Amino acid sequence: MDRQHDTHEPANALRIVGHAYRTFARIVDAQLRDLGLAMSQLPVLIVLKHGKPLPQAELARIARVEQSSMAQLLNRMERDGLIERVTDPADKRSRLISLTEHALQRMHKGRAIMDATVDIALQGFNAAEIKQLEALMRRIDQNLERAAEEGGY
Amino acid sequence: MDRQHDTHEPANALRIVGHAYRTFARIVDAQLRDLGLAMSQLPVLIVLKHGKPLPQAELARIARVEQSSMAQLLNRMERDGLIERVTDPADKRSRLISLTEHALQRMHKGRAIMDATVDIALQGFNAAEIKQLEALMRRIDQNLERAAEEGGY
DNA sequence: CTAATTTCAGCTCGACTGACATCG
DNA sequence: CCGATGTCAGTCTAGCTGAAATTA
Repeated sequence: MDRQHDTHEPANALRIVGHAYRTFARIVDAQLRDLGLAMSQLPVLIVLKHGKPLPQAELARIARVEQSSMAQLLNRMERDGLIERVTDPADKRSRLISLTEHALQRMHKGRAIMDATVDIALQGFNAAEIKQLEALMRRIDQNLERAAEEGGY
Repeated sequence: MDRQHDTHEPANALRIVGHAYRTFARIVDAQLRDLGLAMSQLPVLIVLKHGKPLPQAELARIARVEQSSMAQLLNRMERDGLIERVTDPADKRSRLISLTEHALQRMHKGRAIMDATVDIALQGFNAAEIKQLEALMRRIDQNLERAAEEGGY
């Protein structure tokens, strides 16, 4: 009983969350690499696919990352020919992001890979369990977001 | 109903998982920074606190990260005076990791910060819900680990 | 002048690959 | 000598902070 890599403390739940997320990303990214895509790019690709060009601050909000993280992601995507940045004629501070033809062609297959891996992750889950997992995680997320705001983090 | 930052697809559950984990890490790290610690270091500190020196491969296994990730983490910890590496006399390939006095002094407060943030994250959860969350995430983790091994990722 | 948007520099974290040493 | 194991070095993604530049 002295072994402690598997205690029953609640902190362990968070450790598992982190590990599962990394494993998921590793599997998805390995497959997307052949397409020239990455998992972090998918939210950008999806939202720009059926919408008009958007500024990067808006993309950061949608993808739920900090604005500077989105800026770097867009730099890599621009380097790889996935997006174009065009200065907004209506506000010259801002540059609007749009997808290239190249990206549009790869989108669909990329999303299919992602969805297939989600299916693998949720193998053996029924609809109620998926819903419950989502509800539990959403509550955690809200608890943390509230604390982050109150604490100024 | 055209808004789509909140569809009900299962893929969304994973997005929330990722965001919650990052928010958690951000809050914990912000507080630990004042102590000169980081969240990723805690598993190392905890396991070395009440045990004998261990090789880094063993630490990687316990912290559930790749060996190279652990090597770099230990580099930073050595730089910051938290650990010492001593060549194992019994196996000269291996170097045993142990905590410095400096680290031992900070351990306790660091762990308290972590636990307090876990409590915040799980506010409003009863014991059954925590157990259920852990069970669901563990199943996902196992599904993914199995897929990773089979797929060679 | 002020506020919003983007950009830039520097850091941590985790992963991968390839090299090297050592053990058995 | 060979295969397995343990570490190390270099490079990449992805996220964060904090500060500077641009323009409304």
